[in-house]
Amino acid sequence: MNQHVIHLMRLLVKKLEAASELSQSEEHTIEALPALQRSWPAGHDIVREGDQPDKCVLIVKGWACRYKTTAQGKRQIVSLHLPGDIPDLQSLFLPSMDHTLGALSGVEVAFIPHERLRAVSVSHPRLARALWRDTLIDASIYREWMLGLGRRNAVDQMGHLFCELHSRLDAVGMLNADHSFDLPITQADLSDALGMSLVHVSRSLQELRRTGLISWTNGRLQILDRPALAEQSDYNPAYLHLHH
Amino acid sequence: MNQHVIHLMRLLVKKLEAASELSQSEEHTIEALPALQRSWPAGHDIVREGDQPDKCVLIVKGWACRYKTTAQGKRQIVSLHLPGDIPDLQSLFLPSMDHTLGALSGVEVAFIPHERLRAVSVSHPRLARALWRDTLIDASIYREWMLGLGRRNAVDQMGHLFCELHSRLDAVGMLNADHSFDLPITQADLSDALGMSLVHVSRSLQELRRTGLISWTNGRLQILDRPALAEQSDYNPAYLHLHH
DNA sequence: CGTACATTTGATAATCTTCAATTGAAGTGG
DNA sequence: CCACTTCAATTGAAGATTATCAAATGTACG
Repeated sequence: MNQHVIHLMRLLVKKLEAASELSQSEEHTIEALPALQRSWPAGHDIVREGDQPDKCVLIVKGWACRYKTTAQGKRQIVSLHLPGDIPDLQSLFLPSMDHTLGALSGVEVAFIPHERLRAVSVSHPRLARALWRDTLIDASIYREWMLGLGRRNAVDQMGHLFCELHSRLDAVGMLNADHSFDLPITQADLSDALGMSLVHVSRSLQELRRTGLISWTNGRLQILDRPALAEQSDYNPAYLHLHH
Repeated sequence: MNQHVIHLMRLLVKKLEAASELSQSEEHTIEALPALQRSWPAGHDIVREGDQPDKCVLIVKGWACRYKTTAQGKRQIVSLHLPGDIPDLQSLFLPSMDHTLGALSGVEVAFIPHERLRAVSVSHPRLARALWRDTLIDASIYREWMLGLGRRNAVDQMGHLFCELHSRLDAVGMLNADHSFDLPITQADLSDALGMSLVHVSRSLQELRRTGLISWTNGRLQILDRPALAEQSDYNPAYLHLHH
């Protein structure tokens, strides 16, 4: 619980405040949470399906994802997570993991013991509400992804995802000055998130580049014409439930 | 809060107890919730995207769904709901609806005021936890649906859904003696839930019938060979987080 | 400078959608 | 009881989208 750890918890405060209002004292309560740091290389699993964790993961640096696989080994990424996210908050009340949490890039995480989060959520109902809200927003994002998976064509679905990432990174102050952002994932990862083949991702990306909507080089994605991309891919950020 | 209303709330108690343990006194607290009854014809919307409801909907009779639509009017059903479900519990903490709640069959619902549920969740932390858990299980089902939408073929995805409905109805005691169940929806509804075309639903259904796995006539679905269907469609009910 | 990994390209095949028409089932009014 | 309408389900045919297979090119790094 040194200076550095407090700094880590600022990330969480910022994330929660993107969607909920917190008082000074509530902020301090979050900042006082203990955190055990650890890092993982890209491609490794942090928590596996079937595990029964006794702590939650706060992403501190890098990108993580949750995914499930079919018996035939096909993989579907169901969410993408960036610093400030607690991807497995649900493990507080659903003891057994129904999916896997994996590192997309190299990631640094901070573990927060379940018992501490449970204690906070009993003693601070408004913080409980903020955490609950966070899991509800997660679910809202799932709904939007389902709409994309089921009813959008490849290019629009991809454009929609890029718009979502832009909004979410903006909300926690992680955009570069030119509104670009680091996207340290492979096209194979993207194909698993969008439910399409790797080859089709490559071609859909080329389409977005050809029409001048985005550029993506050296792990940095830039949306070149945000209004046009949002319009084409039917993007409306209301489902992120950010308050301003 | 007459006898009849108490009976309605038993549905909710039963639903919550499928996933969480409740004490006698907690059951009574649920049963004491007020409920305003109302019914809706098939195909009508109960709560619309953008609405800011001040009450939650408890399904009492019939089938409901949540859905979203793209700008081009394509519809994706993101969840199916049966008696005992509170499909819009998230509206307690996410004021603005990001999707629509609609009636698939004729439905009867009971409205429960937000203020009462909020009061209960502050005064009874274990009930708050049960409700939170319910929204978390919702999200778990979303994840499984995403896997189906993104990575399963049409027939397997459909078989998987039928297995899920079987499990969920079983958990609240709504299966018939022969393990069949009422499925009062159209193939068009099913196509919107599975993210495929109506024609393809018709053909996939015929495939499931041809191979002797299911029958579906007069709004009653029977799984004829449950082990085989579960095996083929890679079904594992762990994601429903039911406790036994 | 070689190796591993990521991306791109081409060609072909499977899956799924769309369009259009037909059949079936259920209800309505004369 | 019978046309008539409406809605749901099925069928056929054609076409679009997306997947799969295989190979080539590009890039990063020890």
